[in-house]
Amino acid sequence: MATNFDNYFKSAFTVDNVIFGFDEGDLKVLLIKRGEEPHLGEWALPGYFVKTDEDLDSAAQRVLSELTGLSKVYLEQVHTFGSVNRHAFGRVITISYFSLIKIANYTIQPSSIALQTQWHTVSDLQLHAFDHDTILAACLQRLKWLVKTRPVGFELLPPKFTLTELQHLYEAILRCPLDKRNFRKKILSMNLLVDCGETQEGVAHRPARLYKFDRKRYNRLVEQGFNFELKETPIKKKVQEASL
Amino acid sequence: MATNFDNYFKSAFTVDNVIFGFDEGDLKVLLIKRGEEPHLGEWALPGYFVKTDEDLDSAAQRVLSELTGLSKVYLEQVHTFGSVNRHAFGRVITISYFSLIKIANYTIQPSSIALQTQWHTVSDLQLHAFDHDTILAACLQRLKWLVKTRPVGFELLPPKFTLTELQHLYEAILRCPLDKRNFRKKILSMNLLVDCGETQEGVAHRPARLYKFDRKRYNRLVEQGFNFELKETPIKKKVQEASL
DNA sequence: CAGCTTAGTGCATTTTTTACACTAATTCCC
DNA sequence: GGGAATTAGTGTAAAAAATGCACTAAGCTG
Repeated sequence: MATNFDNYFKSAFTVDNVIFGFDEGDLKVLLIKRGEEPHLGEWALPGYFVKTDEDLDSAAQRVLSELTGLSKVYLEQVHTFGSVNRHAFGRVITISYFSLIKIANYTIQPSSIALQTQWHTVSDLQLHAFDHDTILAACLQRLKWLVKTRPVGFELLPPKFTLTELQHLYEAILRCPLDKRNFRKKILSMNLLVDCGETQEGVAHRPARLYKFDRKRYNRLVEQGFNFELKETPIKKKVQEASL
Repeated sequence: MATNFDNYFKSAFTVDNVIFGFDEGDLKVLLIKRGEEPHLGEWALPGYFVKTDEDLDSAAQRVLSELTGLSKVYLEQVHTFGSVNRHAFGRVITISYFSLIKIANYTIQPSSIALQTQWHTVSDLQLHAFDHDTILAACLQRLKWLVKTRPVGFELLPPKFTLTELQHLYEAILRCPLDKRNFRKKILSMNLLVDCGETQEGVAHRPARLYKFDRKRYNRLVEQGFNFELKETPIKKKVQEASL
């Protein structure tokens, strides 16, 4: 093995953020139009180089804030990608982070490096910059798992939401239809939702009740060993009787 | 933001491998005694610098092989650690990998950089080199999750094993006692084990049946949507009636 | 052959999951 | 103002899974 370590200190790393939002029944991801080579002008994940004197988590925060104007967002590391030739400028590995935010709560402000910042519907989205397609796929998978394991769905919805909205959110992420009655029964039986005593307004049909997520109660339950768990139980299609 | 990228290309990255084994009822991890600064002479995870022209996954394989003699081991990325001051030589982030192997199948051969290579019992183990303690903890958590989600327990046992051995393995990883009858019922109902038609030899009591894991069957089931799932259901202690 | 040690087994009860279809409340349009 | 359109909201029975629990079986040892 090498005895001179200098050769190893010629690499760089970046962070790439996959920020998910939910709007109009669709799962969205926040992208920037790159204002810098490589991949100038292409849509890409908001990411940039990590400075040599900053921690990875802080870098992810800073980069996100500088590129999109989003700050104080909870970011979670997902995976590190490091194919030799993934970056044109040299050896650059990237650490991916992901987050869930309420689109309506934030105003997006592109920086100089981001020519534009925009929410894109996830389904059928194709990213051509770097290996961002792979990164997005990894984060989607993480999201799918997280949503079944932790009550994070609420992060994507406004503070007050209807049960149908919540169900649509789960269906969009898990990509399978759920049974209305069973979904409600299960969610409500967890006692994590509080009825606001209000109803929807401005809809052309029977207005639905509004609920909010009771985070305090959730934290208390977790202390007692509670485990949020939601199975992926798509509605079964009736099997046609084979007539032989 | 910077316009000169050179400043970013002054970092290095390493891989650190957390190799788990199981022996004498204990979960073990493979450590090396370091033969190089920093942390010369201390027990640490087998890890080293990634070359600038090799992929992360290959690097993990190579480093593991060079340090311990283990080759062709399935490695899975876990998490990347990058605190600014975690390495004395400069900015070095590390990508951690983990693996499960059958101790008996491999001979461990320390290389020049590893003064010694040895299996250490995980419980109560403390690592002082770098942030290896944190890395080990992260991998232990991943293991705990994996063992409930995928039939990976078998990777740690010899090809033929008894149900009691399997149960002890789960108990060691999950750190909770399991009910014998229910454990057997559940595992056997998955139809992933094949009765070898043989029994233990050389034990001073009724010999147990030997089973082996049927990987082909598992793969076939997975294709059909089968999901290995094992809950953490410790035996409940009877609640003493409160006499007021 | 008696005693030790671990293997191996069944059932009844409770809990959870599943499948499924109608009535209720509001707006919109005529 | 009444009927049509639209989505909200609700219960039950049957099936499946999880739980709790204690005795007999088989081989070894001295």
